[in-house]
Amino acid sequence: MDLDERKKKILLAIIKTYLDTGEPVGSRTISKIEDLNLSSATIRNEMADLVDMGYIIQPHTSAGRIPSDKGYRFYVDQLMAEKEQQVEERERETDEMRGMLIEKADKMERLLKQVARSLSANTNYAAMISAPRYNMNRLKFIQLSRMEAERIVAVIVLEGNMIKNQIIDIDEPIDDETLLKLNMLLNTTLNGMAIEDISLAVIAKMKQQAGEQAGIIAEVIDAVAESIKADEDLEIYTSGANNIFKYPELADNERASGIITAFEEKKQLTDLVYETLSHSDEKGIQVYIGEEAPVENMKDCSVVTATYELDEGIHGTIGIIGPKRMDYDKVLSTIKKLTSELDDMFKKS
Amino acid sequence: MDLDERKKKILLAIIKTYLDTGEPVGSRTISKIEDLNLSSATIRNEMADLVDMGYIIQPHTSAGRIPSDKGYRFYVDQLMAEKEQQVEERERETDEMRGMLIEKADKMERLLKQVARSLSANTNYAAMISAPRYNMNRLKFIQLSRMEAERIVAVIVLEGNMIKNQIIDIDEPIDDETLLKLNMLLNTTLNGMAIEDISLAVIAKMKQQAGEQAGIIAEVIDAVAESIKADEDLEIYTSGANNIFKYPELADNERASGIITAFEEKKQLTDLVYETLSHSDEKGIQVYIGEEAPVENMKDCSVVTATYELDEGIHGTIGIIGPKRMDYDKVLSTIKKLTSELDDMFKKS
DNA sequence: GTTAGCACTCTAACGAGGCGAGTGCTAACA
DNA sequence: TGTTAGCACTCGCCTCGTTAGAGTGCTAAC
Repeated sequence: MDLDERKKKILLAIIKTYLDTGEPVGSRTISKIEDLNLSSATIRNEMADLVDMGYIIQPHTSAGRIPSDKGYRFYVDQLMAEKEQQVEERERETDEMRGMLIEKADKMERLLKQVARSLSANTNYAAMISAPRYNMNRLKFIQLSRMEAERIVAVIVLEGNMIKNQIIDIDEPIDDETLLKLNMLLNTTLNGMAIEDISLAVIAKMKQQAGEQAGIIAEVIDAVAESIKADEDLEIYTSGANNIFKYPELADNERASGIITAFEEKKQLTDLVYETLSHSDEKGIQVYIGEEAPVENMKDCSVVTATYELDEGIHGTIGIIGPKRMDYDKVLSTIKKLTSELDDMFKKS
Repeated sequence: MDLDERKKKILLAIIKTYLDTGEPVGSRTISKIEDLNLSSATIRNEMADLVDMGYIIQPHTSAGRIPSDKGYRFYVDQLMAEKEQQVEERERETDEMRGMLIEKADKMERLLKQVARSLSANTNYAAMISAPRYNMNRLKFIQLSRMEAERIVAVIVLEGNMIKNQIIDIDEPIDDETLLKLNMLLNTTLNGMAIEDISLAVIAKMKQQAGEQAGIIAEVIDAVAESIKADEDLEIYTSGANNIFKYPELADNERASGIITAFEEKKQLTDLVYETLSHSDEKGIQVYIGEEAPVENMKDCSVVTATYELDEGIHGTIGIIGPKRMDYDKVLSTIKKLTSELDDMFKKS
């Protein structure tokens, strides 16, 4: 059997109606609304076919139909294709969404939180955003300073001006000269290096070059190396998790508990971010419907993610989690708008 | 009417039974369990009195009784008094709770997260912990380093080894000598100063002392001053928010949504922390029952908080949020154990 | 002051019945 | 051959009445 033009129209009508009402939609409803004038009986026949083909489901014999994951997938693909076309006109529209314009925030953290909040408030779904991830991270600058006699603070600046600190306790006092030498050694050796390339061999070589006072220097080098290597886990900010309670199909204890846990533990969101980033070259926006989601606790949700670019090779992810019957149209626009706004903002600054 | 000895016993029996079962407790149950052998009829009479006095409530005419907020308050006060006595023996007990011993964590953040997780896992309630707050924060050390020609990174170390970074873009290149001078100026003037005391006057004086190159130096000083002043908002880590779904009286949409929001937004938790810190001199452990909680969304919960001390004047708060019928006994022990463990850990290091 | 006994109250659980939405199928129609 | 009208049927949901059980409040006796 084949998805002819009429079946497509009917399918889309069913899905749209369901998105509106949240209730199973019957044949009569469609027969009335639709521009192709058909009786409910005809619609019923077509619906039966659509059920056979797996696009829709009837919860029980005498209820209307609701979209299956496959149905949603069809709808979303359709929608994305349309968006692709419209993108140029849209871009030039004066947008009413300016309300969500992000005020200038001095700190990245605050900005990200604000974005998440804006996103959840605008869509009524749960939102998340990951701090930008440095793909090929290079070392830009290292500075050791003596804090107290036997305590050094190391400041490590990475490409993208991300800063790490490390306090190093040493066994014996270190004199200014040694400290200076150490600073030079570290900077000449490591600056511009990708973190992945800082191997044991490199570290060993540095220790060797240290010559005298090898003991204390080795101590410091090890501490610095460790600090560089330690990749902190991805910062993720969330907002509007409580929105899930607005959708009865997600608000039962078990599901809600799962989603809340995912939002609190962040572990699963981290997976989601990596998944998205690994696909980011393809398209920009990803839609996961139900089982498609790479996250266990979101099998009953739809997840929409997108990648934003802060700078060459520095990416982050924003995402929306909601019920399968989410307003995909609005979500796609919002998320598209927001990513481009983010991109602009970073490029400007 | 007066709360005589027998009434107290009965009241405590009711509350304990209710904590166990979570269901309204009837007169027969008490008459059987209790050591003071009384018939259910007598118990009923006493219960009627207790209702009049406001310690217990009957949900409807023919159900058992459940404790009121006032009843819980009585119970908790009783319990805290007992604890006070036992504290010495307890302290010496070999504790079975060693399972929750915190593994050595290199980073404060990780430690705090771990504590929160341990707390929620051990109690089956929702847990939170605030990062330590520096009451009278003093400046320990400042270091400016040149990153690029017109870009400086300032590292500011506060008492308690809390570190702040700030990247400063300047208008014209700065030479080594000026940088050195600036470093000395900042350190001699500011080291050991409480942040509250860094007034405009102090800053003005520094600018004046700068002499030549006043322009560039003023720029840097302002940036540093601003960075010092900017008090980041309290970091709060949470864990086990999903535990609330284990308690039907909290798991309905409205309540759950409220609690989840409080946990996600952190704003209300921040209030809670400040409230606790402001009382921290009194006792150590605070119990808020129902309406007593300083947080709107937790009117149906009980909240137990305690203060831990990282160092003189540096405090943080840990807290547990659960249903009113929480196992106060266990929670109090757990939280007491944990704070003292935290105190020890910090004092050691 | 305590207890036994009894009528009363209230909730939760169950099942029957009716309603309404919607289906699937058949037969007729263009 | 595709479309439609008509009709019997299914099924979830709501309401209502009934029942069982737990627990009370009160009275009268000890």
